[in-house]
This record gives sequence, C-alpha cells and structure tokens, in this order.
Amino acid sequence: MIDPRLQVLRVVAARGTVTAAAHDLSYTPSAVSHQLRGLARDLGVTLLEPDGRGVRLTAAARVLLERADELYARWEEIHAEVAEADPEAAGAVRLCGFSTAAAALLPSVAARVRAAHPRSTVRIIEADPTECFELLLAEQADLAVVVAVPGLPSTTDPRFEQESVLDDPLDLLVPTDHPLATRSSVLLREAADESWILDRPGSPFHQLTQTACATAGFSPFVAHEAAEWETGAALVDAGLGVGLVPRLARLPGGYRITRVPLRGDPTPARHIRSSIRRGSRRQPALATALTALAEAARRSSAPGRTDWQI
Amino acid sequence: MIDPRLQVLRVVAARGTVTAAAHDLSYTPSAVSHQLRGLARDLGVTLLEPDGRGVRLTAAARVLLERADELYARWEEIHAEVAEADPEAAGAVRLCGFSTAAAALLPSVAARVRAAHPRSTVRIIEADPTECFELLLAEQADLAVVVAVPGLPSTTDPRFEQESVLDDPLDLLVPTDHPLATRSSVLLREAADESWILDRPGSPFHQLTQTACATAGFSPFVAHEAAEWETGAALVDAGLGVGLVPRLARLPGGYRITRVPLRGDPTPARHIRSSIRRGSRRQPALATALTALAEAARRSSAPGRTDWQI
DNA sequence: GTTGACCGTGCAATACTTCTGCATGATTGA
DNA sequence: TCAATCATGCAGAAGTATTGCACGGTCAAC
Repeated sequence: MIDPRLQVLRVVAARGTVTAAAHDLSYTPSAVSHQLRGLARDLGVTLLEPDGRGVRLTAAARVLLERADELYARWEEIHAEVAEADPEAAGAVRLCGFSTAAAALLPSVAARVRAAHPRSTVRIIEADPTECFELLLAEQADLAVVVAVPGLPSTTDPRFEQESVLDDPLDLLVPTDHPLATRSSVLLREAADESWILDRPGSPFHQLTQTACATAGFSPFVAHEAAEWETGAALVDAGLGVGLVPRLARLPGGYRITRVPLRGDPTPARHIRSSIRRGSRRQPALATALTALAEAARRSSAPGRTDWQI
Repeated sequence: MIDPRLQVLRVVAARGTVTAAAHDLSYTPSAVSHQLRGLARDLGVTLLEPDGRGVRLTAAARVLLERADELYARWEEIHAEVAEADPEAAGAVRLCGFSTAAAALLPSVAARVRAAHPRSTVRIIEADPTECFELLLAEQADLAVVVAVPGLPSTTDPRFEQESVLDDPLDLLVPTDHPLATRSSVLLREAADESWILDRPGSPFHQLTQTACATAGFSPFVAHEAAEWETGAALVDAGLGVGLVPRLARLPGGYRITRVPLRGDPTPARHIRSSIRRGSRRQPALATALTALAEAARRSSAPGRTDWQI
C-alpha cells in the first residue's frame, strides 16, 4: 500500500550496500539501484551518495526512513479500522513462529481464530525468529511468535508492537540412568562438567544454551551437534552427553531419557514474545489471535502440568 | 507513494459508477473494476457491492476513504521534511491557476522561487479551478491559485490546505462614450438594464458575473458571449454591451473602453485563494512560493495603483 | 605500484504486471 | 418487451520492472 521502494531503501540502510540488500530481497543489485534512483527522482532529493566502493545514505534518506515507520503504523491502523467496518471481512491471518511455537502454541491459536471468524483463512509458517520479522515487514505474515535472541529488533522498534507471551523454562535432558535423573530439580552448573549436545552453531537455541551456561558460570564442552530435538534425544539416550530442552518442546517417546527441571535465579528459560506490525492490533482476526495466544501460553505454563515428561 | 488505487476508489465514490470514474481517469471501466477488485483482495474486505446496475461503496470502503486523507497528509509532511533535510533538493514546484492568475500572479512567484532555490525547477500550468484540484490530487501540481466558485472542495476539505490570497474587485467595462464612463465608481445595479457581454456559460467567470448580478438584485440580459477578455473588450468597444472584468485582468490596448470601479456592500469581487495538498506546506520551495504569492497579491491590490485602466 | 576483489551503475533483452477491446449477464426505464 | 446502461470476465496488447552483463571506480594486500 505504501510504496515498496521504501522497504528497499530500508534494507539498503540496514545492510550498508546495494549488493547485500539486493541479495536479501532476492533482487539483482541493478534492480535495487534502479528502484532507488526512481524513488529519489520522484522525491526530488538525493538519497544515496557514493562512499568508497559502497553507498552512504544522505540525511534526507535517514529522515525518510525514520518517518516512514510512522506512516506504516498509520496504514496498519487504517487497515484494521477498515476490517472492523466490514463484518464479512475475510481477515486472513498468517502466523509465523519458530518450530516449537509452531507446534505447541500456534495450532490452538489457529483453531480459535477459525472458530471466531468462520470466513477467515489462517496460515501457519514455520520460520526462524529473524526470518519472522522479515515476513512481518514484507506483509507475508501478520503475527510472529519468536524467541528472544540477540540481534532481533528491539522491543521499542517503532515498526513493531511486541509483548511478552511466556517464559519457557529449560529442562536438563539426561539419560534415565544418569545420577541427576532422579532429582526433582537441578542447578545448571551441576552439569558443568558433562559432555554437551547442542543445536547447530548459529541457530537460536545454540545461542540460548550458550548464554544460559555462561550465566551459570561455565562454558559447555560441546561433544555433538544436533539440529532436531529427536536427534538430540537419541544422542542423550545413547549416553553421549546431556542437553537442554525447553519445556514446550515435545520429545518423541521410546527413548530412555529424563527431563530434570532447572532451578536458579533467574530460572534458566527462554523468553517467548509476540510481534505484530505496529498499528495492526485492531485487526479483528488478529486481535482474536493475540488473545488466543495469551491463553495458549497460560495453559502451557500452568503449574501442575504433568505431560511434559514425554 | 500511497497506493494509487485509493485514488481510483475515491473517484468511483465521487462519481457513483465505475464507468463514469473510468472516464474521468482516462481508463476503461474494465481496468477500474479490476483495480478495485485487486485492492479489495489485498485488504481482505469487500469494497463495492452491486446496487442496481451500478455499484455502492460498502461501509469499509467509506472508512477507508475517510482515513486515507490523513495518510496522504502525513505523507506530504514527510515529503516536506525529507526535502528540508536535503539542502540540494531539486524542489520542483508546479504552479497551476486560472488564466488571470497565471498571467498576473504566477510569473513573479515563479521568479521568486527560482531566485531562492537555484536548483529548483518551476512550472506553470494554466487550468480551470476544478481542473486545478484534480492536478493537485494527481500530484501533477503542487500549488493551485483558484477563484472561489461553487462546486470546489470546501475550505475544510481534509485533503487540502487553502488560504485566502486576494479579493480581486470587479470593474464595469463600458465604451468610453458611455454615460457611466466618467463616473469614478458605480453600483452594479446601475447597469441592470444594459446589454451584457458574458463569458461562455459554464465557465467560472460566467458564473461569477451571474452571481454578482443576482446579489445586486437583477438578472443580466446576455446579448453576447465572449471567451477571451480581448473579445469582450472588442465587443464593448463596438457598443454591443457592457461587461465585468476583474481588476487583475489586463485588457489589450487600442480599444475605446473604460473601466469603472464598482462599489457596493460587499464590493463586487472575486475571491482568489490558494490551495496545496495538506501537509505539503513545509516543502521549502513551496513555502517560498506561498510567501511570494502573498506578496504578489499584496502588490496587486495595493491602493494607488494606476495601471489598471489599460 | 600493481593486481585482484568488490561495488554501483548503465544498457539491451526479457519477464511480468496492467490495460484495452469485446462479449456476457444483469438491471432499469420506456 | 425492448433498448439502454452498467459491471465484469477473458484474451491479447501495451507498458513497466527485472535480469544479465559490461564498465568504471575504490580498496586492500602483496
């Protein structure tokens, strides 16, 4: 609705070079260059200046980007009001989230939205946190459920409205015959000397585990890398090490493994938060989704839950 | 910058039918229909409903249009701020106005803008008041100077910022040997029984003359119709009738005609006002143009001016 | 200093989106 | 009942954006 070339300019600003931005946007550098040239011509200002072998944004371009956020938010509000005014609004809601959220939280949200808005279409997209924000900005998703990891847009970013959904506590995953397996809870540093099974480097959960261990005062010895929970479970079952799993993650059955809740101050946990484009909150179907998400989170973290051992 | 389909929707709303809107926009009805269908799809709402053999805007569409004005104004503000941030901004200013304004006011405005912003390009477009507003909306003009005639957008229209520029008093144009020619001023109704030379019906000045005469309590006998001041002057010179000319209008020399200032309460005059897209006031070159326009108006209406007899 | 890698831009060919022209179905008023 | 008017869908045409490639410029390492 708003000129998409602004988005291109923003990516150039974020990445620093036309070529990198083009790569991110799946365009050629030539197309990006051409688009920004046209935008600058339409605006009657210079947006980019040569700077070494790259480009530098002019003051005008920075002003443009800064104020554009407000324009986007305003448009989202209008869009929401328009949807409110149409009782028959199709109200397509596209939810995106990282794998655990996609599996544990989003299905019930989708069901709730479908029930409340029979004519709406709901779509779930599984994606990394970073990717989720890109999907939001590209208007390919309307609600993102992400794990807080370094490098994400700040909670005060004017482009988004973010709120806390749930603190998902971490459990230590050990073989059933491990000394710690019988404990009702452990401190993370009690496992400091174990061999560790982590996610692949660069993945959100790898980073999260490293951070948790660092907070607990040690650096884990990484014996193996597993991309999927199932693989990790199998490795722990085989006695090759221990790992961390978030409470929300369901593990496949059939392994001789045990989850031991972690304690500590703070309790090791991953912080899950929701994000929408600023201004879109009033969108009826999206409002339902947010409510449903909060409730799903409440159910998930309710005390007395006994099904997380699986 | 904002999705141009909103503009299409607005014209459909104004004209009532897709076909009429298409005609106004120089499109085919098919294209308009297709565009609005796409807009509705992107928004997830119904915008048009069949109504008889035409269409009716839904509540959602009306909300959309109402709020869109604000979005446009916001964008203009941003555009202005961006231009302010670029000292080298090209700052193209396109001025439009009806013939008299184009001749009497706009050249000095253009000169002033060019002097203040050497890199800017100024362009003057002569157009009817109605057309001027269309040019503004289509972003083909940035400042319009129009005569207040019925049917124009109201001064509170959220799409524009309008301000009074000048009250251009009307003079009675008579042959030099006419009994009223020696008077220093006359009341309009003193010419009630004359034969009148008016502009073509439908033109702004025709309407203005009719309104002035109606206010003075009579309905003029229209003997001839002249589209150009020059023609009118020739007809008056030939003794075929009298007419009204605004003070600002320059008449060609060589005719034996006399202008007699009108008095009355209020003094018959045409109200000239400026109009810009709401939010664009801060655009540097445009701000200069507005200042220059006000000054040109002040000069034009300064008492003691002696050059208007021509 | 020179070489090689990298970057942004311009140009012609191409892929895509949008518009047109016409046919169809529906509605209104004579 | 008939003719006029209107919105819409579809296939082809017009226009716009994108690609692929070549060029000139900049930086860093040797």
